[in-house]
Amino acid sequence: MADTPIPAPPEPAVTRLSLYLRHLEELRADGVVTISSTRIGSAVGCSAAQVRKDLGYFGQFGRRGVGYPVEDLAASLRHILGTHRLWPTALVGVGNLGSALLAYEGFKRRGFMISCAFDNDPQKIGRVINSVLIRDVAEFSSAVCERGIRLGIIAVGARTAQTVVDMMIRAGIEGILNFAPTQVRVPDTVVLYAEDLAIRLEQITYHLMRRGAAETSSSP
Amino acid sequence: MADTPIPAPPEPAVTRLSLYLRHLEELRADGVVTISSTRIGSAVGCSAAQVRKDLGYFGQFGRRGVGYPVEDLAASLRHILGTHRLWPTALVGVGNLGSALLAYEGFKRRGFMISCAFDNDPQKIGRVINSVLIRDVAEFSSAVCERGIRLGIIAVGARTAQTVVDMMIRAGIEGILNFAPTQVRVPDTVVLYAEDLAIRLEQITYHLMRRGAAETSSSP
DNA sequence: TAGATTGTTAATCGATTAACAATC
DNA sequence: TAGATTGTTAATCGATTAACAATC
Repeated sequence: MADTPIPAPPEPAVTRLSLYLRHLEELRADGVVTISSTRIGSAVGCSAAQVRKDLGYFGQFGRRGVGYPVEDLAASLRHILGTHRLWPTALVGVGNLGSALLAYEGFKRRGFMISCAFDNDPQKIGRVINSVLIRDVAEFSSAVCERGIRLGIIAVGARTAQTVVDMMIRAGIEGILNFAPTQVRVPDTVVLYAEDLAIRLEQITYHLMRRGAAETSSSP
Repeated sequence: MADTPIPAPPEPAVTRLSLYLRHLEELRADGVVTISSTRIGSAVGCSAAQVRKDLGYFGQFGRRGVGYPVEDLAASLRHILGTHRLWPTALVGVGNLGSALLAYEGFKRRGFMISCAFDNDPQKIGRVINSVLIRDVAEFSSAVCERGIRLGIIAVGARTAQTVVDMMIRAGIEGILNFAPTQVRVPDTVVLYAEDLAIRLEQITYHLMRRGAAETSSSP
């Protein structure tokens, strides 16, 4: 104890850190050297105060009266988020979505590389997508341990998702991104995020319903 | 004025509504007739109080001492979220991710159907994926208007995303789900959600970094 | 009736915003 | 110096949790 120098950052701040980084990388590509919190905020859709507060949880990165150095701040954020190094990642489930994730260029550009893929369909095992061999899911544990892989992506159906999660945890996977449309359970030693594509669309239709209703009720 | 019967539901509550609905659909498939807020909460990972509060924003769906009727509550949530009917949706960008979304079964099961797909690559135009014809993006506006499509999904690269958004808005699209890894701008008449797959992985690595650090600092 | 469980209010907690001194 | 902009504290706002009366 005796050192509580910085309060723990709220979860939403961490998400915004990623947005800041993405914007800083665009700025760097455009040759921008220095940027203000106001500009960052307006680019990612939040206030300047929010940007400064969020960065403040992690240190001091700017100069008063000047702004933030684009290159250095990007490097700092990469270190905070852990993406200054490349993370080899294991994918389970090579259906439509899995294949797309395997071929997705966006991961590599941000420090992730799917270096192992698994399925239980004999038709798929042995094939190569994007120069990654699809292995039998029975080999998961050995393949993952050999390579020191810590991240797993799940792109199987809802039915088998929990089984895959359990397998991943037994193999020592520490972080899981679940695309299966079901809630899975992990011990709190494991970091789990879920992404249900249909649910995201539902958020949108909810708001469309509300707007339609509001317009109707205010017009007569 | 004179009727402010129910306070506006917080955004996070709407997201949880989708999770409740997903769980209710699983329960219904298992033949469960009645469910308590406690059970729903533990299934989706929140408190029973949270479940009741969230539902309370939209009405009264349960019976004291008894619980919630699975079938009826599911129907109510579908109406609130707007997914009691099928939403035809337009997809722009039929690369890896776009093709996967086109073939993704999960959408249909929850009330969404990609009924039009567009690309600007002559190699792709004219092909059929999952019985959906890939059209020239130049036909976007007419095709979308004819069908009364209100939802759009963007699966193009970061460079062209804003152009596609602008085109969608001119064509009358009201809700957009953006998979391109860049921030786009929409007028506030349009509902926009963004999904950056790499950013989701970054959230995970952030927590792995923190945990690693915490363990190290508490052990010596 | 007794036990269970909702609906709802009040209390707590946490995140965002506003403001401003420090400083380039 | 004057104008700009950060870092940080205090004030506000909003969401979650706890508690409990109503009621099945």
